[in-house]
Amino acid sequence: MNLTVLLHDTRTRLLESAILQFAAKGFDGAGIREIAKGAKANSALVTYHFCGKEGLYLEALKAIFTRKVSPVAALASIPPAGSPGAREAALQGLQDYIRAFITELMSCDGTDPIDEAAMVLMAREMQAPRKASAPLLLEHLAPYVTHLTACLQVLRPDLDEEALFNMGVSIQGQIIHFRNSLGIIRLLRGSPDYPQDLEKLIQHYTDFSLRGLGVPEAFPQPRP
Amino acid sequence: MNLTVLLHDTRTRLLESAILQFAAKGFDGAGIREIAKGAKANSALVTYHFCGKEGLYLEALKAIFTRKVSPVAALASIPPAGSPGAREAALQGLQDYIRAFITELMSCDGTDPIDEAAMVLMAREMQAPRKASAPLLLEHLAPYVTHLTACLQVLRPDLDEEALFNMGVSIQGQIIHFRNSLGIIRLLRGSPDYPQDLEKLIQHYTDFSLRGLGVPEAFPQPRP
DNA sequence: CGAGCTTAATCGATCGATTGAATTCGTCAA
DNA sequence: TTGACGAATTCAATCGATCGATTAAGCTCG
Repeated sequence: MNLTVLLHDTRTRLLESAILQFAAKGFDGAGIREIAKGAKANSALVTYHFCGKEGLYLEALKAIFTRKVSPVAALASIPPAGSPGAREAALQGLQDYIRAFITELMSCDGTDPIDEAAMVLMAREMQAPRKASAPLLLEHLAPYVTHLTACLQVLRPDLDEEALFNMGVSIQGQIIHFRNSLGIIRLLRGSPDYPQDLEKLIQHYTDFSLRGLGVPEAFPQPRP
Repeated sequence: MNLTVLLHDTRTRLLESAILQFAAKGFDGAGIREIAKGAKANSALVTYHFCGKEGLYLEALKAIFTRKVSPVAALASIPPAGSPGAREAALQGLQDYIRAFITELMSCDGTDPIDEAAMVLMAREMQAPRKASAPLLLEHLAPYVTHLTACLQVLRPDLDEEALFNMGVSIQGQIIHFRNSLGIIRLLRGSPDYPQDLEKLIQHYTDFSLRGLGVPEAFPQPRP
C-alpha cells in the first residue's frame, strides 16, 4: 500500500491532476499519460473510470463548478419588489454579491494550486465552451443571473428588461474580466503582485457598479 | 496557375487558414495538415515560410493585431489637463474610445469569418497568452491604456494612480468581457441574435462607464 | 541556367484507446 | 480467525492513427 496516496482514491487523484493539466495546457495539449503520471496512476484508468479523455474533462469541469460556483449562488434571497425595506435589502444584496464573487474568484492566492487551475479552466470554458459542456455551464451560471437580476430589478424598476440585462452583464463583466485577464493586467500595471489590497479592490468594484447602475447613494457630491 | 488562388499568395492563404483553424481548435488542436488543406497548399510550406507551427502562430497573431487593434489606437489625442476645454475634450475622447472599441470588436457580423476568428484568437491570447506572444500583446495594447488613462486623468484629477488604473480596467473589462463571452451571454439571454441594436449597446456602455467613473453629467436626476 | 517555391513521400515521436493478465478488495462459508 | 471466491481495480504492453518536421525531387519564373 502506497503511503503518499492514501489521502485520496485513484479517481479523485486523476481528477485533480486533470484539472491541473487541462488548465496548464488545454484539452488537446494535455495528454492522459501525463495526467496519469501526475496522479501516480496508470493511463488506462482514464478510460476505466471516465470512459476516456473527454469524460475525464467533463467530470473535472463538474467538480470545479460544484466546488467554486455553487457556494456563491447560495446567497440570501431578497424581499420582493415593493415590500418595505426591499430597496435597502437589494442594495445590500448587490454589495454582498459583488463581495462574494470577487472573494471566491480571488480565493486562490497560491495556497492551493488546484484552485488556481480551476479558475483558469473555468474562465477558458466560459469564453470558449466545448460543445459537450455548454449545458453544464448554463446550469451552474443560471442562479447567479437570477439573483443579480432580482437585485437590479428592485434598484432600477424604471428600466426595461433588456436594459437590466445589460446592467447585469456590465457588473459581472468587469469582475470576470479582471479575474480572467489578471495576467495581462499585471503586465500592463508592471507589478506582479497586484492587487495587494483585496478590500480596496472590492470597494472599487462595488462603487463603480452602484454608480454605473445609477444608484444615487453611491454618487459623489456634484461639483459646484 | 490556379485561378481560385490568384487573389492571395500562398503565404497569405496559409496565414488566413491558420487564423481560422487556430481560433476553432486552439494551438494544439489545429494541425498543420488541415491548415495547409484550408489554404490549398502543402503542409511542408509551414516550415518553409514560417519556420514551423509556432512561427506560423506568431505571424498569425501579428497579422491580427496590426489589422484589428492598431487602427483603434489611432484616436485623436486629448489636450493636456488644465488647458481650456480639456474636460470637454476628455469626455468626448472617452466616448469616442468606447464607441470605437465596441465597433471594432463587433465588426464581424458573419460577413467575414476571418474577422470573427481573429477575435476569438485575440481573446484567447489575452486570457492565456503563450509565452512567446506576451511581448507582442503588450506592444499592441499599450497605446490603448495610454489613451484611456489620459482621458480618465482629466476627468477625475482627484483620484490617485491606482484608482485611475482600476477605473480603466473596469471600463475596458465590461466591453472585452461582453465580446469574449458573447456565446454564453446569448445562451443566458436565450436569443442567438443579441444584440440587435448596436447603437443601444454603445449607449449603455458609455453611460455605465461615465457614471461608474463618477462623471456628474451622466448621472440621472436624483430621486425626490 | 539558377534561385525561389512547391510537391509527394517518409521520418520518429506521441497520441488516445484497448487488451488481457495481475492485483486488491469485500464477503461469506468453514 | 481463516481461507477462498467473485467483483472491482490496477497494471504493463501494444494497437492504429496522427502529429510536426524533414528530405529530395520537381516546378516556375526572371
